Amino acid sequence: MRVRLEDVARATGVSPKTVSRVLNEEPSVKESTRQKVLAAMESMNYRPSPAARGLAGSRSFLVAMLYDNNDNPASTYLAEVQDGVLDACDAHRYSMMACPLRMRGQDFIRRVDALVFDHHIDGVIMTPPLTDFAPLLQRLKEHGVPYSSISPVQHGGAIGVCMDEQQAAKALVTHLVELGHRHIAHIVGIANHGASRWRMAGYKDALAAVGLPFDPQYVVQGEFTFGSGVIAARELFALPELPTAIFAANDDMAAGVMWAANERGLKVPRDLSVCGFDDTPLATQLWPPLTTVRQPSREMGKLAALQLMELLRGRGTGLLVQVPYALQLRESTSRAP
Amino acid sequence: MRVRLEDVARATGVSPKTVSRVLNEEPSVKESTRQKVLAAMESMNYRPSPAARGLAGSRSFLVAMLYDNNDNPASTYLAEVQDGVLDACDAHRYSMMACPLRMRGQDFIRRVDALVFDHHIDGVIMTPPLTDFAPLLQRLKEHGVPYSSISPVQHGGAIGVCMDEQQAAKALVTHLVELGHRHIAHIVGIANHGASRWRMAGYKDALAAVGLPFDPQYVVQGEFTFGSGVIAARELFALPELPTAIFAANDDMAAGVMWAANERGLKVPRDLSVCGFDDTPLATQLWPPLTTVRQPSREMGKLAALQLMELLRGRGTGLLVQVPYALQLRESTSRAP
DNA sequence: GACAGAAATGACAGCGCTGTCAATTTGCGA
DNA sequence: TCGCAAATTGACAGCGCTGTCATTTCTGTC
Repeated sequence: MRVRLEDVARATGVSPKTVSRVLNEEPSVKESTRQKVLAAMESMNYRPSPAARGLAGSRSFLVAMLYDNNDNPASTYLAEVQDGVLDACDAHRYSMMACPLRMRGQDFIRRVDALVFDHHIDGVIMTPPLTDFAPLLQRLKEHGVPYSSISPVQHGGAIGVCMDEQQAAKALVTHLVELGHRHIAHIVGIANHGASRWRMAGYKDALAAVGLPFDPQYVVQGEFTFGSGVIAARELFALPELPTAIFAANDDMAAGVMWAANERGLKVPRDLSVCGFDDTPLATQLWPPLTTVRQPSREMGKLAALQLMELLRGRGTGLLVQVPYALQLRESTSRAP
Repeated sequence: MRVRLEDVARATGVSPKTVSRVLNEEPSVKESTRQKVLAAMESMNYRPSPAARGLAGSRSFLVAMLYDNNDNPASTYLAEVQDGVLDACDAHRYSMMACPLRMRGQDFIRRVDALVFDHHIDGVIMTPPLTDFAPLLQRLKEHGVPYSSISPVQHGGAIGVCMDEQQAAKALVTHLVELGHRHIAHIVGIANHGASRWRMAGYKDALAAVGLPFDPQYVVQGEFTFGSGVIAARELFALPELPTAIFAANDDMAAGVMWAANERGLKVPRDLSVCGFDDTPLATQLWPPLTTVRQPSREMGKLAALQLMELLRGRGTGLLVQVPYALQLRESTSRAP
């Protein structure tokens, strides 16, 4: 019924172990032998059994994507990252297990142990804020499970993928400055996300670069959600001197700002310029379309997974790749009134 | 290092096979024995190896979630469904593999075969439009792999979960009628989705119920995407007699309608009432908030997975559960002008 | 109390692969 | 041509569990 490694061996006239060697790309197989075996595998349509490989060997060809969907309101982001990871898995004959984690409580320990022990996971791909969740990283290290991070805060030694968000945020805010805005507010994201820190830093950089003062009352805390954007905007609208532009740390909050502006009777961009970050589908679905920064989530997922797989295959030690950002200037920003 | 089944057996003083029986909830194990074994498993923190179980036995405790992310623009929907499926997996100690499929080409055959042969998948959970993709269903049947469907078109014999979308759409449009609207347009979704059919049918039902004529020019084809909503709305706005209300087959398209209304200078809901379907996060992020129908995606994912697992465990034959819908009346609809 | 039949348990092989280590072949210099 | 190390290959056990079938232990019955 099923074509087994042994069948391929018999057909080729070599021992099963040699076929195994070819399968696992081990060195010290004569090139001519390798070719014969590969041909047989191909023609017999041989597919190794992951279960058997996992049981007998040390590798499972399974990677896990860990994410915290409680602290990650933008499900679009996670979905895109996941698709990217799956792209990479596909290319390298790995399988992926999606594993939502709750950072609060000890749940994550149990989950991670389950992944490692039960499934013999070969490696892990993580999204923020898990990328810098010390207890998790420690556990993974204890288990000796390699991991690849997407936008980790700590760049030192991490492998995965990142973007220069600080520079991007600076560029975005600089754009506002160039439009003549002098009272630019910022809505910060969830504290434990590196994204919040970088985007805020970029905001400050941009102000400093042109000698504009940093005014704490123009900086409001948000939570990356639409609702928190609304609340933050209302807060800003209650100030004696309204900002003429608001830079929200992500698109969802920017959407909230635009909502609150509507509520308040402010016309975007005539009375208020608004910009976000991420360039989620939402950005082009708002009226007016949102000025933001494009972050190639799917690509980043794919790259992070590829880095991990290079490492698992023993090729190289894994890198922290940087992907380029791109400003998306749309109609939600205009000259200061 | 690792606690094995044999260890539990030794500790309990029974044979490995008996422990295996307890693990698999097989009948004909004396209750007292079962208790002893369970206690030992618990205290020793025994975790069976999925790889070994998969290799030796016929089950893998793996289910696959199949989806078509090309034809499913609303990634939020998929993400929620997936979370629901994972909830169920968690509860029943199953693992899930996410498996995006492209319906075009023969890709899906290869993927499905890979799942079945390589991973010994126990069952499959599908989202539209895969739920009614004949070649896929046939292949699954050939392999003898049970599947559970979310919102399948063909109810006969299917197991999974559905919602009375036709009734929901009818209720929604009836609401518009009650607000005094007489020129109600409908933007249809992608043809091969049951959702498109049902929502359209409900629209017709509502009109018929109050004796309003069905006017084909008020029915425009869309693709479930924001962009297609914009285009469809522009088409409607070009008619000699503008509709006073538009029912888009999903929220994304409704957002497109509102975008086009803005573009055209129409004020929602004063000049135009708009409603959608699904109650995605987007619905409350638009201005004004969108009247729509809530579809409990996560819950549906969970229920579909649970049905599958009941079936896999040999309890019952699986049902097609119906979940209730709920109208979400918000500010995007108001009395006809 | 003996016996058939059901209930409960166990022995054992083997799922399809890989790790270990031993055996064989090859290459190359003396 | 011979000897030795390196390159290549193979034998074999076993990963942790379950299927099959045999065996033992209960039941209830007459």
